[in-house]
Order: sequence, then structure tokens, then C-alpha cells
Amino acid sequence: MDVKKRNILKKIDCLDLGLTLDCGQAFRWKERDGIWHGVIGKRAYDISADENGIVFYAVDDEEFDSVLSVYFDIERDYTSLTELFSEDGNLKTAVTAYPGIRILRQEPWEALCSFIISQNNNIPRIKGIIERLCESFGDDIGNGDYTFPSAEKLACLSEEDLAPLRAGFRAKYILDAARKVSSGEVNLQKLSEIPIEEARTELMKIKGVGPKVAECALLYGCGRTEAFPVDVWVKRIMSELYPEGLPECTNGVQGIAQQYLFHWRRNLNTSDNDN
DNA sequence: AGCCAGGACAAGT
DNA sequence: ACTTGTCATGGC
Repeated sequence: MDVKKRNILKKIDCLDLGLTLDCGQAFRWKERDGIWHGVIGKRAYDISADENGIVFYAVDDEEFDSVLSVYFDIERDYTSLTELFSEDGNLKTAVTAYPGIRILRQEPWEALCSFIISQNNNIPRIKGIIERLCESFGDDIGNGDYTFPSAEKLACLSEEDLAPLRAGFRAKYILDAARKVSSGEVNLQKLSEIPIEEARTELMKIKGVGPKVAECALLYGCGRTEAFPVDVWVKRIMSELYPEGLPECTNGVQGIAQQYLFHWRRNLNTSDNDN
């Protein structure tokens, strides 16, 4: 069956691998020698970019259609979307400064669990905790890669079991989420379909899931582009630039606009103070 | 060395 | 319904 696996080259509009895979929406991708390496579902993928498009290494067509094209949401027309956003001055600045940020369609459980860990935490440490979580409780799929541990797997663990993660007060939140998801008390599958207010309420039945984490799970894990996570950086943007609310050109895709604004505003503070 | 981090929760107004 | 202190841990 490996005979069908080959390198697939695709032109994908508005996809910058570095910006998309390392802009604070997913936490497990690593770049080495221009190749991005990460796990989606049950296997690891290598992806790079050249002048002709994006190269997905050693995949077959079925796998590309069912996993990768979904993950990168390649059916969505980001060219039109960024043109639409450019009706607003600040958004135009953000999308011009950082073109190629796409919202990934991650698995709901991984997104939920990741953003529970993200609360009151910084991105480097979030990555470390998630890495230890996968190494400790995910499936070993070779080459030092591990799957993201299922809710069922985590549900029967104790806080002491999670101690090596050094997740702090978040450990009990992870366990409550795993328990409620694996038992079906919170049904992640239906969150992509039901009215978003109901989806928020459903997610917030979990201890440690407030408005921000719920919104992140919906945006990054359930394909709800109208979800609008407000963290400290977006809060600054809203008070500084949009005291009356977001412009109309973001209606229905506020979450995507949010990602551009987040990355833009955050880089104003971090990148310029090096030397 | 001290401040802050992609917040949530509980207790107190 | 709003404010405030607390929560683990460690990056910078």
C-alpha cells in the first residue's frame, strides 16, 4: 500500500506554512531545514513550500482528500476573504503584514484540550506541556512521534498521573474535560452544527472552560469561523481600535479576522526588542 | 528578579 | 451584574 504514497504538490492560495502552523492556533508543529513536521490524527506529516506550491511528502490521494485538505481548509477562498477584510484599514494592515495565515480545522478534542492548557499561560510553555502530554499518554507512532491522547485514555487518569506534565492548576481541568467528553456528557461532534450559543453553553459545562477557551475550541476545533476568542491581545485591539465592535466585513468570519489581528498586535510587542 | 502569560473560578461587593 | 484575589509554573 505504500506504493501509492508520493509527494503531492498543490497550489493553495494564502498559505504561509510558518505563519499558519506557528501563530498560536496549533502547538505541535516544528520546522527543520524548511520542512514542517507534525501529527494530524494517526500519523505524522512532512510539509514544505517551494516556488510552485506546497509539497506534502509521502501521502496518497485518499489521505490528502480526507485529512490534509480538510485540515488546511483548502476549499475556502482566502483570496476573496483577505480582499473583503481590506475594506477595513487596520485589518488591511494586518493581512498585508502577515499574508498566508489560514485557520486550521483541528480535531475538536485536541483543540479543546490544548486551549484548556493555554489559559493564563505562555505559548512556549503551552507547547511543552502538550508535548509531554502526548509523549506520556499518546500512542507511539515511531520516529519520536505520538498521537494526541484520546479523551477516553485521559479520563481514567488521576491528577497525580498528570503531575509530570507540570500543567499546574490546569491538570484537574484536563481530567474533567476528558471525563465529560468520553462519557458523552459533552458531545463534541454536534458542536459544529448546533446554534453557537448552545455550543458555548455545552462546552462551559466543563470545569476550566470559560468564554475564551470555549470560543477557541469552536473556532479551531469545530470549524466555527464566527467564533471570536478574546484574549489579552485581542482585548487590547478591541479597546484601542474597535471600541464600537468589529467592522461589518468580518461578519460570519470574525474568528479568521481575529487570527490576523492577534498575530499582528502580538508581534508589535515581541519582535522589535531584540538587540 | 520580577512581571506576565491566547483565563477561569470563587468570594466579595 | 461587576470587581478582585487566587491559582502552578516557568519564559523572558
